[in-house]
Amino acid sequence: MTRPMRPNGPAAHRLGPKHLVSLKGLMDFLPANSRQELLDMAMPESAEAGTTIIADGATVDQIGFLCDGLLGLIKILPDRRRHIIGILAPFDVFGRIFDGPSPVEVEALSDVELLRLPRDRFEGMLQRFPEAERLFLAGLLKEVDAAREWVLVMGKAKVVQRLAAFLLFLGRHDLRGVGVAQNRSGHSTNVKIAIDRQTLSQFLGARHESLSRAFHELADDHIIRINSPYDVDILNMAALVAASG
Amino acid sequence: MTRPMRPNGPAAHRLGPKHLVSLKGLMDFLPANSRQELLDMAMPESAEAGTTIIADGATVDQIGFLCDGLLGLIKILPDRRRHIIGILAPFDVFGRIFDGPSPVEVEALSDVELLRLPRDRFEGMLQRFPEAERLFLAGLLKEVDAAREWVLVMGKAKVVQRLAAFLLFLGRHDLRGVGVAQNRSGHSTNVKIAIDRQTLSQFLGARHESLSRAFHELADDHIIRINSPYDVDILNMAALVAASG
DNA sequence: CGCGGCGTTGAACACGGTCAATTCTTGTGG
DNA sequence: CCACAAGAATTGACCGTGTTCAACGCCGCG
Repeated sequence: MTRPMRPNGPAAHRLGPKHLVSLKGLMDFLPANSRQELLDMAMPESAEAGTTIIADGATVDQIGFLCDGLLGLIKILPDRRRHIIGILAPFDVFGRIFDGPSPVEVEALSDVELLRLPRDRFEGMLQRFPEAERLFLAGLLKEVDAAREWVLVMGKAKVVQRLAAFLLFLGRHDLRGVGVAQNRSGHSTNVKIAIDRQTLSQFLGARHESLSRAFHELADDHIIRINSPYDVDILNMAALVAASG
Repeated sequence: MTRPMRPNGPAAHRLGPKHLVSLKGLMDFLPANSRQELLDMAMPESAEAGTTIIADGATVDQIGFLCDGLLGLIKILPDRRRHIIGILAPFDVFGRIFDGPSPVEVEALSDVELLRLPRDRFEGMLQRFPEAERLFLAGLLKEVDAAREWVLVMGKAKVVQRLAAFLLFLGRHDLRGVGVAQNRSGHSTNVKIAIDRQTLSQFLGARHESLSRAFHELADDHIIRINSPYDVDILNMAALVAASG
């Protein structure tokens, strides 16, 4: 939605390694000629943080694969206020399949890389290869579970618990542009947070002041080290798990 | 899981009207002979409140249709504590399709009526009739949305807001055995709550004492009238919406 | 230099969790 | 039918936590 589409060329030239990884699971279930068809219909796209990928209520004729970065699912309330209700990490899939307009807005929380596939051609391909469709369905079920997981997290009493759960989420999904973490020296782990405190606080259901205190509470306990508001080291993974409840 | 299966007979004799309603949408996409096949494989079942329908981590070879009552999705935490993370209303579908063991426990929150279908035969039927499968997928997407909706609700700061949102949920889904509400005289609306405060409180992420206070706070503001802990009138729908945030 | 965002910190207060006591309901046995 | 017991809902008091309001420091930018 931000940058012009690059012209179609041989897939190998248009798609980077991250793009290919996001399609790999699917391709394993396709015969060689269909794999090529899949690669040819894939349209790579980059967007910078803050970009709206799918507007609220828009009807989309594309299926998206998130290859790098973080996407936020934003619910627009009747009174215009916005609230984050979910986060997508590589290599999640987004966009309505077999269905109507999107009930949520999809927005880039960090710089992102994604692939878009024409919905009708993609659906047709799924119907021709039941194995691929099963895989796709499994992804959908994973989404349901992820959403329910957040219900659990949001039900937690204290802000520190929710924050700890969030940091662990970042750790689990090796988030490149957003927050990953290599086990550097020893067992400390670096996490980069691509969204500002204000935005994060509304996602975690707390004021940004409370969130700030929660960050520093973890820091005081030597569970994390705050290098900058957007850059944190996890010093004690076990303690962080404990802190998440 | 509670009562012995009734012997298979002609479907029309085994299935009540509620059962048929829950299958109706599906049958519209099936030819006559397949409709009969669907009806024949459906096993009706009753369970009373508190019954475990699907145990945590169990692998199930059946797909369930909820025909009447309320089911709760319960996450068992490592430390044995239980937390409700979702509620199913008629005519939701439950059970893992195309996938492994259930990550949540399904439990009857009220007396329920349901139908179970053998998973393999049901999946086979879906694959033969893509139209039916699309419908089924749409249901799955609805589940994702519902789960995300609860993220929004749980994110609310105050207990009153969550309670108001819950009462509105009951109002929206015409829940027969659980809580419906006819516009009786004027614009007052009756809601029957099938679960005790204790259970409801863990679903809303609060103690039952806080929940009690929230109920009576709404009553003091003349937004609801409490006839009994399980029977409430909504007096001022607009105010209830406002109270939900 | 001054302004505006953003993060942090402080203080006062409201809300909800906790513990405890009381009432209401329900079901059981006399 | 009443007495009693057990469980649920309610109410009150106390206190920890988070929100709210306010001030301050830290940048980046005009």
